[in-house]
Amino acid sequence: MTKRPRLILVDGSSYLYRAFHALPSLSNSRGQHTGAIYGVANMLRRLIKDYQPALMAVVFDAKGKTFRDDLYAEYKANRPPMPDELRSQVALLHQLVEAMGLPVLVIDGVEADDVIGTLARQAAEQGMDTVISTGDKDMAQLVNEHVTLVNTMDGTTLDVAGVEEKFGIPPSLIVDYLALVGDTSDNIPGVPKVGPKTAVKWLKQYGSLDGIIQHADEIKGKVGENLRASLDQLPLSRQLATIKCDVPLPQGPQALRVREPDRERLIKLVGELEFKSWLSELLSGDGEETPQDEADHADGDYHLLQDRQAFTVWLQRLRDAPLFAFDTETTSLDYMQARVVGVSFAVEAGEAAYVPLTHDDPTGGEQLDRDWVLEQLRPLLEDADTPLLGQNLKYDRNVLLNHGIALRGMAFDTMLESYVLDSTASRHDMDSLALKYLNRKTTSYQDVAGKGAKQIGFEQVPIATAGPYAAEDADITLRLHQVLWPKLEAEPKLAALFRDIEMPLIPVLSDMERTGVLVDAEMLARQSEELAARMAEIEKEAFEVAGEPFNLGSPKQIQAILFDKLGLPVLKKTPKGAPSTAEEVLAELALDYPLPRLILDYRSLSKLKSTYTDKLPRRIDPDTGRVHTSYHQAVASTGRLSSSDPNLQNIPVRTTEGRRIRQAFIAPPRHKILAADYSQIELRIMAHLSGDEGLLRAFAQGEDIHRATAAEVFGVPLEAVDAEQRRSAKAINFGLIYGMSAFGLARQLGIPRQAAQEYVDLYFQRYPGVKAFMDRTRESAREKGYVETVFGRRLYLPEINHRNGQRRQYAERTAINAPMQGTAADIIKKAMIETHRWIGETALDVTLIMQVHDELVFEVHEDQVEAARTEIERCMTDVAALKVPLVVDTGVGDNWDEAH
DNA sequence: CGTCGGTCGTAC
DNA sequence: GACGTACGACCGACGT
Repeated sequence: MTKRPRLILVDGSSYLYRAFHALPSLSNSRGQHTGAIYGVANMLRRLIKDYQPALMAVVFDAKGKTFRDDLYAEYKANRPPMPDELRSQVALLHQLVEAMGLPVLVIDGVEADDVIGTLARQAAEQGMDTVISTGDKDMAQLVNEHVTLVNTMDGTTLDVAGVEEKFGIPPSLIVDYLALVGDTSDNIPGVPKVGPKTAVKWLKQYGSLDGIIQHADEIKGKVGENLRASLDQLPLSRQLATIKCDVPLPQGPQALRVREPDRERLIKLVGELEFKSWLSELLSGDGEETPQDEADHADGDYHLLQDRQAFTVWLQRLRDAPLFAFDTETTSLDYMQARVVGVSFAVEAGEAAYVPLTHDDPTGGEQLDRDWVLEQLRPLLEDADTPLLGQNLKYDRNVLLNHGIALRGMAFDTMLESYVLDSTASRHDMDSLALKYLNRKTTSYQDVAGKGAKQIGFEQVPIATAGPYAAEDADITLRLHQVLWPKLEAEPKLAALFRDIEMPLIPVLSDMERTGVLVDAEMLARQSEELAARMAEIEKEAFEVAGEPFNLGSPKQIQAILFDKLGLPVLKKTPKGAPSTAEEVLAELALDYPLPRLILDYRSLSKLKSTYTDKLPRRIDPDTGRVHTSYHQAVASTGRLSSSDPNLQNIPVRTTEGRRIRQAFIAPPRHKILAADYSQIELRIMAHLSGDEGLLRAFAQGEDIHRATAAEVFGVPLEAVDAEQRRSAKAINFGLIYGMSAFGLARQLGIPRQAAQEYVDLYFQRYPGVKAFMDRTRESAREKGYVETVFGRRLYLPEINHRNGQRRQYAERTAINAPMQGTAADIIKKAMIETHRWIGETALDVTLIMQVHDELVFEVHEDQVEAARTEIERCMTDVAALKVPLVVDTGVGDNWDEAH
């Protein structure tokens, strides 16, 4: 895979205007406007970081007339003269760009567009690729196999396919398109009433502008008349819109070499402009890297392995390497369906290889036999002592298991490295990590495979495209690891969490996902029908009460009926100010009016039907007859897992109705479902963390904790606590875990705020250790900027000192909640690893099939239930030694509901 | 015909 | 506004 040299051409003028309008008010202390300079300079710095180009030029329009003014007196007549605030910045910007070591091109009598067009053409002739950085979509006409556009302001790129996707026509027709549509800022007239859609329609129909002109008589209506009236000026419009690619230039692309920055001059200029962060970077010397020749490392050295010899050489390199990055490309994102299409590796940063295996690409050359390659790799992949590195290895493990290969030496997963380092980062996918830690914009999966309806399987991606993409994935994974692992090692507790919990959890989750859970589709189908019938009844009744039909599933229409038409009181508003129709509001209204009750009943049935009884059966895998969820290990900021596709962590349990769904989660023949959940785990952790004596004692004595709390708060003996008091105490306990306020408790219990405040005060009086713990936690969060779990998992709280009270209080609640929720997550993860290890050793027929935050669900042979129960409880209670005992409740049944 | 924000509801 | 963490359904506005 040889890389063509690359030239970067920057449309300085287009960015100049954009930056000026985006940052009009920025100026330094001497009153010099600097916004446009700032914007353009930042854009250039990003470009250099992203591409590390050897050849680059920043092109600006020159003053004075151009050939287009001679062609057409009205050209750009609509454009106001350059504002003084901008004019004053131009010369300074040119100096700054020069000092950065970038060639500046300003050619008299030639617009920047034409300079860029000409250079791009020359570069292509000399075998180079060109990237044009511009904010101007007219440039799309220049795109071809060797020329792409990038808008560095928003990071979007346009290649030939991109132009066709965006405009609906190939680059060669862009000029015709512009002539038809016109351009008000350049004062190119266009055809009145013809916009993008009409232009594209005509171009598709007649092939070109000339074709349209020839068939102008056929077009009906007002637009047809407009077209015929414009016939005379269309060729001129076309000429104005055409970027010239043959203007005389003093130098060719080869002369546009990026130089070392003139540090001294740069520091002086940046200092005068008062760009403080850039200046401090310059002075500390660890700023942007100096541009380098591409051959050095810019994009890396990526190989395609398409014959046995080349593959064997790499195989040996993998054997010899202390660690290698590994990645699979597959036919599907659904791990149960996916088959391997190719594999890639990286041994050292900047060098990687892709082995295409099953691409549908007749022109892509030979491909090695998939099974042969996998057999060659098997000894490495299945060897527990050959350390492996990847990004989201659970997926690779799942897919390889489809081919009978069980990944063993999974040592580092960059996704989990990132998650353990900072769980609050919004995403831990490779593209985000590359941008964050390597300052690198990578080719995304969407870039090669498209998205939405146009998405294709990776086997349809041409090998020539797939190769660089897949090799880059392995390369980036390795580079990310080289950045992330030292950061982790520097924090021993985080490194231990990563090594002892997160990495070992991967095969556990992978096994659970692939095992799946048996779901009784017929039972759910019967429930669906029943629900539908009951919903229809309720609907009929609701229409009668309302006096008209309406959509019971639309909060907006419910608002209209309840509050506008029937005039019911508005008890609460949504954050956007509309009257709320939330459950609690309707429940309140239902006491006085009939319709809210009907809506509530309808809603709960509709929720059950659409989310569960209708959707779950469709998730049954035809091959296994079971439902396979995905567990996400790097999503929840507290350390919890999440589940999706389908989400098995929110299957109803609260109501009788909802529990019927759980009855459809069944055990296979001769087996039972065993559910084991930690009793009050978060409150136990609160007792442990706070060390509060009262709380510790209550748990040590095995008391019903809500009852014990009620006895304390209401000052009655344990035996005298009534149901109402226990309910209140339970609400207090939950509220504490969530960092609730007195207001929240009042709302929850439906009591006055003062009464709730009294409860809270009393609670803290009775459990002073809890109060101290909460104060301590908030204080520590303020000082350190993060909180942590018993096992050292960290959660950053950047807003803990925020000026905005609401934001700060939100962070404070998270600070209280996260150590408890997070410690519980750590504990159950350890329990999962432990039970999975035990299952691997035991002769008993037991399988771990689900995790729901504080509960593990197993399938157990019916004859071995008691033996399994004992061991499972032991595994779960022994994983942590807190100041209070961990208690596990287990239940057994033919289905998940019975097992509770 | 997709995307996306708003609202609601399920779990722990 | 006021209780933490998730996923996802539906609606309806919006853009293609």
